[in-house]
Amino acid sequence: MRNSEIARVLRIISVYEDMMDGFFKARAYDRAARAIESLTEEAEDIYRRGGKEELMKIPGIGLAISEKIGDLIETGRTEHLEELKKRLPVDVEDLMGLEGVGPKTIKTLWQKLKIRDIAGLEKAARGGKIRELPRFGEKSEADILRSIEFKRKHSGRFLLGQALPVLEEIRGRLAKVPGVKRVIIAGSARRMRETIGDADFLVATSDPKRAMDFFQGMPDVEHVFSRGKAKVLVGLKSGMDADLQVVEEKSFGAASQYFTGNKDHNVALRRIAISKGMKLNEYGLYRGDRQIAGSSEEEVYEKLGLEWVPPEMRENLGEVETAAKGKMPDIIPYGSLRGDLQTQTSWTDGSNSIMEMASRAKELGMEYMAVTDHSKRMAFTGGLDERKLERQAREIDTANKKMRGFTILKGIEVDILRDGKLDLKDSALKKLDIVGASIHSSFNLSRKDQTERLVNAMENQNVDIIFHPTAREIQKREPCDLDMDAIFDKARETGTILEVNAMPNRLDLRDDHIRAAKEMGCKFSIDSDAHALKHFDYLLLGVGQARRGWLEKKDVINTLSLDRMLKELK
DNA sequence: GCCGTTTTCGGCCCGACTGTTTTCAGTCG
Repeated sequence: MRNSEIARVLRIISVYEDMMDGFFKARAYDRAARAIESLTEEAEDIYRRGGKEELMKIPGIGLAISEKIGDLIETGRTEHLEELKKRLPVDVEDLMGLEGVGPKTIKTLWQKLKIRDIAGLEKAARGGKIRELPRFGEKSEADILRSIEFKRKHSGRFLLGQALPVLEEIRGRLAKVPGVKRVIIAGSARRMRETIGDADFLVATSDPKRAMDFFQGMPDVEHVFSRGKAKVLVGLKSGMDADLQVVEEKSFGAASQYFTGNKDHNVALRRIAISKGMKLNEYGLYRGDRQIAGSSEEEVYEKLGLEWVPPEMRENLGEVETAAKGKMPDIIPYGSLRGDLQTQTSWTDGSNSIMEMASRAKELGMEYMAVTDHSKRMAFTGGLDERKLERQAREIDTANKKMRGFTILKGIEVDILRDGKLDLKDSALKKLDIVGASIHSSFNLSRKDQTERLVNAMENQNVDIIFHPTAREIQKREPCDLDMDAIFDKARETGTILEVNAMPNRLDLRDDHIRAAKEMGCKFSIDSDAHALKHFDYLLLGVGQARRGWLEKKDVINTLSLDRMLKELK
């Protein structure tokens, strides 16, 4: 069983414990889930190597939880959860996916109205039953319906950051199947869209049957929807649909173009082909019956008179015209970040020490990293006040002496309070190398108030970066209602950097915002917001979004050397 | 349920916000 699956089960138990007022147990399970998720090794491997004793060496995993993890690995289930499910037979995950619905609400819904899932909840809400519950009213009933509506709008899609590692693994396996010459992940995953609907694999092989047999026989496959000569469509156990398309090598480029999309981009390309007396399909670019391009994407674009368009830009949002003019921007390459300007450590809600985080960042080839733990308003994380911040500064000084060829910067993620004031004194912020400010509360202010709030923060001379500027959470919470033009304008005017936060569920700024901000002359940082060593991997997603926003290397300050990067700050 | 150089028992999870309230429970980060 994979770590993500184990963590999922632990989280469900955590919610159940919360419902039963097992408050501290809930916390323990939640912590254990996080611990498992941030492992760089599979828990199953650890267990196979040294049993539950070995699991118990992981901080946050004790006797009871290690046993349950053992059960999960051995049998795929744990008695504890089965018992809880008997007592409260509700779809916890389904309901918890709604903004504003938590453990206690779920419990009440079951006890008073026998509601098990979102479908039942929606029915009750539409029937005016929710407002009759204790501590609920018309407003909360309407809120619930709005949450359901929101979730529905995004249903059936998966976060890129969750899906990509799974898809990469499948890709790797496909590449080893005898006969397979080339294989890519196509579709929206290749375009690095923040969420993806299904997975598209494309293979060039001399033995199509073998590749298809392998694909549908993978342990990840729940059932096979259809299979033809060149295509298999399956449902994965994760709930995602996946298809495998098999083509000849001479068509691989045309097919990867065709299956990467998006649809509008492809239509635009086919129109150009027609206008030049050619025909473009998934097998190649043709003049009459003769294939004049097809084995590589590059030649397809070239023969159409276009510069090659990176997959992330293929949304028909002006890139085709730009490519036709030969004016494609040189968008930021993966792997070009030299530092990370937002990280959290065990001083607050991160899992690792300053030294551990810095060592990992260095290992990944970076030259600097800012430690930006939460400020005091984020009390549950142990957010830093002015005094604790000073203590942390001393630890950073010590750590820096131990690091070679790497610099740890003193920073903070300071809360922007409701009125636009900051959560820490200017005198404390002034001493830091880098100050990121962000919104973690009052997401629903009016556009005017919310915009003023952020503008106020940017006007502070100490605020260098606005972290996750819109505070959205993908599939859960809309971006704050902000006058983005005013924000971008103020960012440029004050020299405030805007962050592209790389967390899979944030990706904030969003691609279209990034592009708009760039056009207004803003500068950016791409940060992992890492809370654990593994989270540095998310930088890939951040760069992906930056590429979708047409950013070039020069737009992103943490592609610069430390000295030059610091000069970009206020 | 986890943890331990103040503790093997008794701490851990705090403050803001919202909607329901007339003093507070639930959610969020």
